[in-house]
Amino acid sequence: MQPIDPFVTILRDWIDIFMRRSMKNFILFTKENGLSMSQIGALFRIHKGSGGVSDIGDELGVTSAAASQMLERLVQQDLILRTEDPHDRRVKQIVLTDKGRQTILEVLHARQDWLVNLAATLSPAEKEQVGTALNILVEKANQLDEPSKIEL
Amino acid sequence: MQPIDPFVTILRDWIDIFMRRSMKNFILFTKENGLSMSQIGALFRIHKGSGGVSDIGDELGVTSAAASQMLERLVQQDLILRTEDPHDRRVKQIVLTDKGRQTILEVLHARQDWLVNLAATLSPAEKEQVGTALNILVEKANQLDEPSKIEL
DNA sequence: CTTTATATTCAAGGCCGCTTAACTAATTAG
DNA sequence: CTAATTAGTTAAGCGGCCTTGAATATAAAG
Repeated sequence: MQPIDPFVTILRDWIDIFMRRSMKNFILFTKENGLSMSQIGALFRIHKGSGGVSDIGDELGVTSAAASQMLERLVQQDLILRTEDPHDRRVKQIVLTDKGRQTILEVLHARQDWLVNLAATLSPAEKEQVGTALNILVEKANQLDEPSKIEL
Repeated sequence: MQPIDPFVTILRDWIDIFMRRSMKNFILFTKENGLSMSQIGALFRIHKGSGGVSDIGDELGVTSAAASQMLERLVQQDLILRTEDPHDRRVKQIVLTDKGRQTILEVLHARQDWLVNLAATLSPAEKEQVGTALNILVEKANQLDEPSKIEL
């Protein structure tokens, strides 16, 4: 219907490239460490402060039973710690273990690695130019409606 | 060890935002359509021209048995067609059905949607500026070593 | 104190994706 | 023609992740 904005096309091209590059490392990493996508997702949610089991389930869009099982698997892999909340003993506090934190760092690091390679191919002037542009994108994206909550 | 390049930081910020935004749509889509990540991955591989069953398995990093089973599920969902190769009747030719092609379009479209929203918040001048910068990134990224083949 | 609501877990069952091993069919090498 | 190789499927089994429904424990409301 509407004509395609060439800007959107470029944006899409960039994302295609990024996805292709980045997914390879990511998938390799998950295989090596025996972690599923869901588990890594859960680790990141926990990393940036979680509530209890149900909260995590809600964020991941699954039932609390499913969340409980997934967390159990993470506990068995020594990636998280599950303890009683002293204020309300019905809820469990979920925190990362050292190993869990380490795992997250490794994921981020794997991702950062190819970005560093990419950065190395840019001149300082280009970095300046591209950096400024990306800042605009980041700002504008942050101003977009928070996609609010996931619909049930 | 090395100081962190602020440019890499910005790059990473942008990717974080992109991932968070984009994954939501994506996951929603897979749930609505009863498709797994792997299946969508397979559809895209097939889309850009595939060889036989084993080739697809190799590209996805799984055994040919696994590939055969996954393709069978796609056939049952009427997303792909599996026919004999007349030149070598041992191999099967895998092609998308109309429904399969439609599915891929929908995935791309869902992704494009939020990019369109993002694009709408930029002024023409900003689009120009950001577009130029992204072009640089795309070019440089393409010049990076093709990550060659996946190690076995 | 009793009822009701909340947080989590357990149990059973289903589908998906993977593996290895065995099997069929077609091609190629000797 | 026969033997070896190649492509694909089938079968059995395992683990992940999900669901629903029931069970348990704690907290809050009456």
